[in-house]
Amino acid sequence: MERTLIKELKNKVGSEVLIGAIVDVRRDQGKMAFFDFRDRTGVVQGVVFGKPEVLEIAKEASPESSLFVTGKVNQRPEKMINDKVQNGDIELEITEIQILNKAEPLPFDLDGEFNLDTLLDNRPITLKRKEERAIFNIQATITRAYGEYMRQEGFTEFQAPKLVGGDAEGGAEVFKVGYFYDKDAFLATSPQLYKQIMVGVFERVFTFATAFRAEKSSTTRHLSEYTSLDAEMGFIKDHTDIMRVETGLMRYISNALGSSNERDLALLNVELPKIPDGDIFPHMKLREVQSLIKEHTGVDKTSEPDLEPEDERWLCEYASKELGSDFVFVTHYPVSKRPFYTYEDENDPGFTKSFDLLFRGVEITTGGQRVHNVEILKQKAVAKGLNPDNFAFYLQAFNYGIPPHGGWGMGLERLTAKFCGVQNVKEATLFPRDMNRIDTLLSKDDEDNNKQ
RNA sequence: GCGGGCGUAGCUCAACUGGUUAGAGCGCUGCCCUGUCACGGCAGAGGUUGAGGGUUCAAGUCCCUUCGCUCGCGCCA
Repeated sequence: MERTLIKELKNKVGSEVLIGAIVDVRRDQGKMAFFDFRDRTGVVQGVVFGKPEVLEIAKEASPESSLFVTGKVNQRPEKMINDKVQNGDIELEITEIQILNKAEPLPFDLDGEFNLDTLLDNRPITLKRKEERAIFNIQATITRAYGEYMRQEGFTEFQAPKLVGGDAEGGAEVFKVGYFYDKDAFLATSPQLYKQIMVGVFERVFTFATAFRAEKSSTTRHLSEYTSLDAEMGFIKDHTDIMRVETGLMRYISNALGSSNERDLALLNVELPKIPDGDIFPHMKLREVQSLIKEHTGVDKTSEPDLEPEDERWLCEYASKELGSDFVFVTHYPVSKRPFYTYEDENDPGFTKSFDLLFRGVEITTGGQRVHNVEILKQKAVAKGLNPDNFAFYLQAFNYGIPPHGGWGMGLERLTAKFCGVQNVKEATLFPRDMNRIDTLLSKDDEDNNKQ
């Protein structure tokens, strides 16, 4: 018999079907047994009664086991209809169960509360949870919508290398790996230089980059390996052209979540972000933000070169309450705080045509206009203590007519975490890597040494 | 890397100022149950309180060392 998907069962009342399913719950009643089955399309109740030989197999069908189940789809008797669950008006009267792979007893209750540590160290099991499935369904929509919107806006997808010959940007902590003939290579901290090169090729490009950072950061928003949704575009007037595209993008992603993930958002008990009308989110210069903070809190940070996390949280609350937006751009960070390729604002010397996008208290994006004049670019590199000779490969693009351009990098896990209302980016990462967590560190030997 | 908090059963947590045999819920094992839907009922097993040292008549509780986790900061997406 052909397999029927659970979502189709409501159209099959009265007929015999075969489903492939996972046991969500089994409720043993002695001479009868109930199951909640799930597949990728939904859930349905199964019931065994009056069939001792089936009941015997049913008792072996532990939660999370995978099965082929044959049975007849019945309308439930009036009194047994459960309107709180999907397919609560039908049930499968089971005639045969084939256990494909029996699950051991779970080490914990999937519906219960978890410490982050337990949640992450048991990913193959805990990812099955409804909450985790909701988070990663949402993440899948974000990446899908990102690709759709960028293509629609004329961006071409490309792949940047992850193994690089040097840390071109300087500053960031890099992972060093052994390469051929005793040479060193590094894991890319960003696709930055490659996406700029690609502007010279395709004018508008985007990529889902994996970025590696060896920073010894232990926070709720850092990972050693993360996904950067990168974009870069040519022929811009200034950084506001980029902010405009990014605003449209976030609006598109939010709408996509609204139409595709209603159930997931409800399960996580979160709302879609507040987005005001207008082609660019509320935005202000760093110095304006600092004045605002001084004005409202009395704390004077007006000569600081950057916002502290506390300030970012304050600004987001302000933007949400006063400006009706869960997103807010901060522009014009000082030259000292930005990489060498960042474009200095000719009307505001010392400050750059760069921006961060803050979302619900966290920085999700850094972007800006880049220097396109090769001589200025070299000077800026030198000013940052970098040797332009090391960038000869990259500089070829600039010697050959790259247009004025800019772009952004967006942390997918941070974005997912904020859409889902989870506290730690690691919860929005399937298999997070941090200073102390990588799969091989979770081997039995290591546990024996450390956890007893 | 620095600072705070935490580490008790498989999981989530209790155990007042140090004081009998360290408890609960869920899970697990056994038995009962033909309308459950986180099914229910009865019985039971399960702990070197992360590890090592110290103070004390007495340590889960206080002190030191160490390992792990977590939150905050620096830095960042």
